[in-house]
Amino acid sequence: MSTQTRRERERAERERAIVAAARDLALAEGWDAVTTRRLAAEIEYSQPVLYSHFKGKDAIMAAVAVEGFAELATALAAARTSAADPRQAVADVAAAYTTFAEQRPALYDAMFTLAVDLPFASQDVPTDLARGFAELADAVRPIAGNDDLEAVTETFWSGLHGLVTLMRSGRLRRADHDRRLAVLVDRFSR
Amino acid sequence: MSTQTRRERERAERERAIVAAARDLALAEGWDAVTTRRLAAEIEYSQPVLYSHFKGKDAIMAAVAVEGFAELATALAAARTSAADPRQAVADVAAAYTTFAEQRPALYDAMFTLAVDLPFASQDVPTDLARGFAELADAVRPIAGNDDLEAVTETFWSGLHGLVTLMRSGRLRRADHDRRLAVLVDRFSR
DNA sequence: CAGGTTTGCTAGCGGTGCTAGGATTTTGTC
DNA sequence: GACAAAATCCTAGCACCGCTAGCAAACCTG
Repeated sequence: MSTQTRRERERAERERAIVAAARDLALAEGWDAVTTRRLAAEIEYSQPVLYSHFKGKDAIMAAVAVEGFAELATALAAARTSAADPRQAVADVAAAYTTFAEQRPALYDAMFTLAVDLPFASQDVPTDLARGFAELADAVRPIAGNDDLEAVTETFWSGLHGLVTLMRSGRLRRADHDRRLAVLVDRFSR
Repeated sequence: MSTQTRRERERAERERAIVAAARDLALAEGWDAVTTRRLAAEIEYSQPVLYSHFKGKDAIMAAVAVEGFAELATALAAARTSAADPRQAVADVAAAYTTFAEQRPALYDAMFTLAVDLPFASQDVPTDLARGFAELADAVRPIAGNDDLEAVTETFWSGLHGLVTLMRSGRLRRADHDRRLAVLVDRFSR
């Protein structure tokens, strides 16, 4: 029993190490630099070990994304609850969202652009993902008016996502970001 | 002189064939299926021939994207000019944009999500890309109000881009697309 | 028809994600 | 404690990727 639990613990620890290595490497050099060989070297095991923990590279990226959802939800919650008034809350949450994407580009990519086969049916992801979405919805609620809250929230989210991705790929000048963000918030708030 | 021009013509034709093959293959099976080997087989030449026309695979994708910009601009122009009133024009242009993205996903990807090293400094791209952006701006102008037109247009564009990409990656339910699109147009129009 | 140039091919490099099979260690039983 | 059974992990390799060096064939020119 004792050795059994120890091995399980070690195995869980190794899995954690894999995700951490993938995350660090992606943040430092981008997802292209995250290869199974480099990952294996990083955790000081051979390549096939990775596949005893995850189905494939995509699953590892998904695991990293899951951590990201938790972080984003926390960041949004902090922005929303510390805002002076509901109107300011929308602006603050929007700013927090784009700041998160800007500061952790690799994490954001894993969450929203790259990993498609996310376990949406699992337990972890919907929890943290829903938390983030709920924060957005809570901020949007006062300005939803007669429109369906979910529709407004999803549309507002799309606006933020579009700003972030187009800016990051060089289609929008970074210098004008604040102005665009103000326009988005204003148009949804008026 | 005659043979010279004939060879140049044949070479140009082959270049056209490469772009067409890439485009067709991408539309049919996605960009992952577009490999240099398959492309070479498609045009019935060997792989290295591709590199005498384009610097690499990215450049081929960029060439496909350029065609896409022209198509998108035309589609947006048609939607805008055939609208009854300025308010309707915004809705129609928005719908035309998302329809384009939905019906030609591979083309849209090449234009706005994948190919990063687009020759923004060249002649073709800015022309058609600017045409599309100008159509968007023309539609947005009547509802820009006191805001900077460019900022509003870019933000509106971001909203459309976000809707499209999040829906395509399965993050937004396709069934609610029309409702979200209506929200976006309404919030920018009021 | 000979010479040189252009053209396009074969073959191969270093890399990717992923896996089969065997060696090695650990476990449980007598 | 010895030994069979089971779990663990590594070596080696597959099929594929984008891309390129170097040579053979076709071509144009004089």
